[in-house]
Amino acid sequence: MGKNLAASPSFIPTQNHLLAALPAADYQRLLPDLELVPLPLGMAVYESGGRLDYVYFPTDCIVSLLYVMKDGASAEIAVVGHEGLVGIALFMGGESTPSRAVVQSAGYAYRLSSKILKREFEQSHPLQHLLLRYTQALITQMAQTAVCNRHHSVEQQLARWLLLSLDRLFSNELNMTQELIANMLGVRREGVTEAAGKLQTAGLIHYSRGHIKVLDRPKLEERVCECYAVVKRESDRLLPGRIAA
Amino acid sequence: MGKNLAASPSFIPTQNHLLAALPAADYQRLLPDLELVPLPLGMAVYESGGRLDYVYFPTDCIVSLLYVMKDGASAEIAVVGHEGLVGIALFMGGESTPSRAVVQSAGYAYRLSSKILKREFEQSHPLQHLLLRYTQALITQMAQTAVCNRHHSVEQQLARWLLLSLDRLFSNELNMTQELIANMLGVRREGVTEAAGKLQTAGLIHYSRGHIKVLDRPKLEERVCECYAVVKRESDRLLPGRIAA
DNA sequence: AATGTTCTGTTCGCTAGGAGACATAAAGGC
DNA sequence: GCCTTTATGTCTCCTAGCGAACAGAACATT
Repeated sequence: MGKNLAASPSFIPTQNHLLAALPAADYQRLLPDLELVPLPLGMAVYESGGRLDYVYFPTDCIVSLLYVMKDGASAEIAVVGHEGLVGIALFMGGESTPSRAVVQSAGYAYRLSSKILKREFEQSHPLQHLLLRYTQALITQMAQTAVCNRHHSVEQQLARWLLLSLDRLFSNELNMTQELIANMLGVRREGVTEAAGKLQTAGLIHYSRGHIKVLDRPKLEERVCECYAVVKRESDRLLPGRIAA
Repeated sequence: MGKNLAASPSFIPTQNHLLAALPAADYQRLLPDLELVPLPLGMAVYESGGRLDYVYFPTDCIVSLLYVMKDGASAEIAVVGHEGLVGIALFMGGESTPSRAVVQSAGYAYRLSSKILKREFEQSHPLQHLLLRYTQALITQMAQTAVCNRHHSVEQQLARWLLLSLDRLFSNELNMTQELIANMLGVRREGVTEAAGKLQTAGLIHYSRGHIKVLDRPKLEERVCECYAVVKRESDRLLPGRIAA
């Protein structure tokens, strides 16, 4: 058993949808090697170009994949929660990627050593199919991010980001300063302030010092660009669990 | 043998780097099912959400993966040439994707039925590894496109696009109107005119009615944003052949 | 309560690029 | 050659978002 399980009896691996979707035999074989670890806010799960010793299956946390440029400017490429895993480069064969993975909302994840993951990926067809389908959903999210970056306003992108993030948590609130959201979206903090102000004035959200509460999700979904729906639809189609976007 | 081979004796499957990198046994097994087909300019290799009956291994053509939004605005997500294949959704398990694939530079490709590809993907580890590594390179390109869309000027993006395209052809020239480039980059045609004008004034390229010639590639590489180098480095690292970017 | 720190809100000037309207200019059909 | 089509170059106006500076407000620390 993973060593932290006793300390956190309320966590079980099946909170991660990929693990939950495994056939019983595969799941049981993986179980002894899954280790529950806390992912604190801001932690770099992996660095650009760095070695991946583990993959992480988030339960209640969110991890952002983002790319930081030479001049310090950054942009989020995709976001991963309980519907997926962090570290696809391991089974894709590249071992590393040029992007970083940063914890955006603290919580717990089950980690698995890269060695065991690779072994299981080769041996278990259900696991392999699951991970590849997840990767395709991630690809869709990245592609849509590229399109959204090109064509949509900060306000629309903020709405998309909020909805994608909330789909990965179990509430309608999240803790995140405007500064950090700006880093994720690759825009200025002031731009986020302005966009959030509009949404707040419209009564869709409530913002207060790093704490956002979505008050009217249906209206927020009306205002978001089509990118959110595209990503969600593909995720629902490709992934087990039908919860994640 | 593929039916068009006789008509085009100068084409051989190994012009595609993925096919060329296969072990002899795997290559021979695939060979009878590879069919050389022309891909004319503008052809939609597949449509958004459509069924994929074949995958395509380009030899001397370029295929753009692009996403078209409801309002008609579009953006290129990635570009595929002789280093890769079109249709990764087949072996990733999703069967379809929300993006389109459009021929950007006419030429020939070897196509393989989806049924045979899936069979071989399951049975041949070398093929599987090759395709997954290629997919990771494609992911890098998509991620970098997202970042580039966010932070860089039209001129820089045009330079990136030119270099990525030329890396996939066998010359320093390509046929493409500014209008089409604008569609790919998701910007206005006037913006491309202006950016191309600057590059032309600087003596880096020559532009004339749909025909672009790169006159000074080293200087163009100096002027491009870092995104080009990131994509190229990852492609060189991940892919066989060391030619493609 | 005093103080420093961290967030958020707001301002002003500036620029890249979008929208649209045209003006050339080269190629092609006949 | 003439005329149409297609490609490119160039204007004008306008807006979103950047850069920078700063003010206030909430929170933390002592």
